[in-house]
Amino acid sequence: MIVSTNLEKGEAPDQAVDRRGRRREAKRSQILTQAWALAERDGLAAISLRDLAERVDLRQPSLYAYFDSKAGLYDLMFADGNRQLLAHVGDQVLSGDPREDLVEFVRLLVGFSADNVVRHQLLFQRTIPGFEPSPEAYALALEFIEVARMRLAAAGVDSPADLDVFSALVSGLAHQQVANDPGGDRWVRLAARSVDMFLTEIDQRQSNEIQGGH
Amino acid sequence: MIVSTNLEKGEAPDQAVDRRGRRREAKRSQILTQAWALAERDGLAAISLRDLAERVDLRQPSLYAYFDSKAGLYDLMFADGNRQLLAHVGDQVLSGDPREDLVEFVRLLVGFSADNVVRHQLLFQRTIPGFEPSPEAYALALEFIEVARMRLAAAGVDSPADLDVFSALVSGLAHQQVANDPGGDRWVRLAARSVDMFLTEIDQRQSNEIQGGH
DNA sequence: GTCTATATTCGGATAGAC
DNA sequence: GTCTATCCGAATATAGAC
Repeated sequence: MIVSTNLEKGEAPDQAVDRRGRRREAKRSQILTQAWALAERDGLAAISLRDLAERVDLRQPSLYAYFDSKAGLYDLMFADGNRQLLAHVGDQVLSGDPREDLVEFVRLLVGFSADNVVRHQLLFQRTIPGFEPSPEAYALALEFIEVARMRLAAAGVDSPADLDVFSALVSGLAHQQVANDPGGDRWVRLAARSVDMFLTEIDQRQSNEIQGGH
Repeated sequence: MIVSTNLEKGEAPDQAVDRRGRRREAKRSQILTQAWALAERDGLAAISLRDLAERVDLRQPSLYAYFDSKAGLYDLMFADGNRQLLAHVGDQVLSGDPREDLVEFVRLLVGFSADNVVRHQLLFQRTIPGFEPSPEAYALALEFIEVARMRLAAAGVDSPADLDVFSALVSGLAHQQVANDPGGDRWVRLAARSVDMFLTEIDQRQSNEIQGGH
């Protein structure tokens, strides 16, 4: 269900993209799809440009028309993965009940990791030794964080410590899902219970403060 | 504070280990120490046997007297890391209050990950593509799991779903700590609050069941 | 158990023609 | 933008002497 969503930023959809541009974009998309597939097979760090070229019907040096180093490829993948994640959580139809929406958001998030282990690794783990995303790619990551922040704010969560506990809880669900039941839903199913536990604790903490508890 | 604890299993400490054996053990320990250091610098997957040999004053082929492939090295490291983790949590002095002890256990665990990122990666993440620990090495991982299970049982936690939520919570704290504040304590500090939140939810769930709640 | 020497394969990257 | 040809370095692993 994951489709590469790698369109150029400010591209007008009319004449700016001529036949040449389309061909190039198609190849670019093909490269990303196969890069993810290779990462799934061999591990993210072990992607070989030779293998990648073969899979997209190019000679290995020709790849350098699409990125200027292997780190550049990871940067493309980082941006692509974030666009896919944004599209995935963007599909959510809000119910109007912020708590319920937050549960569903967590389900979508953990489900995304479960179904896309290598994307999870590249986006949320630091598995590539020297890799730092470019500012443009990182902006997409910030965009996602902003979505999460808004969902939490709607449910009344906004203190830094609360956000840290929440991020730990969600990343833990995703991590356990990926590490111990990849492709399954053993931890996805615990999303509702976990969010409930989290929100209840915050409610109690706040009512304690109102009553003058420590 | 981490020391390699790689003693042979059933070795009698008297005459069984002669001068030769001691030298060999010392080298073995040296190899492991430097392997961890290299992994920290270059990433776990990028350890080079050339670099490793140089750091322990051997020629690269001589390493094969200590393991028979690179996977064998990872296996040694996996076992070593688990022994260190067991030693780390084994230092804990129990207070008699299982809840308090559980909090401290989580603090030790998250602290271990925070201070030993690569060990955390090798033991808890699946970052090396084809690596599977040998049965002997995996037995040490099971030993740790058993310790955790006992600590939880003492605090009254034993249902499978509860254990899954707990494992997600703890691994999430560790993961966020490692990924976003390596060497710090931003998530370590949340251990007490998180465990409390977790145990409170279980208490409420149980009292609901007694009262005939859903 | 450690060495020298070497096999073999594979990696990323560049030059320059078309 | 894609190709052929090639460079250069690095990787793991093995053979065989001491």
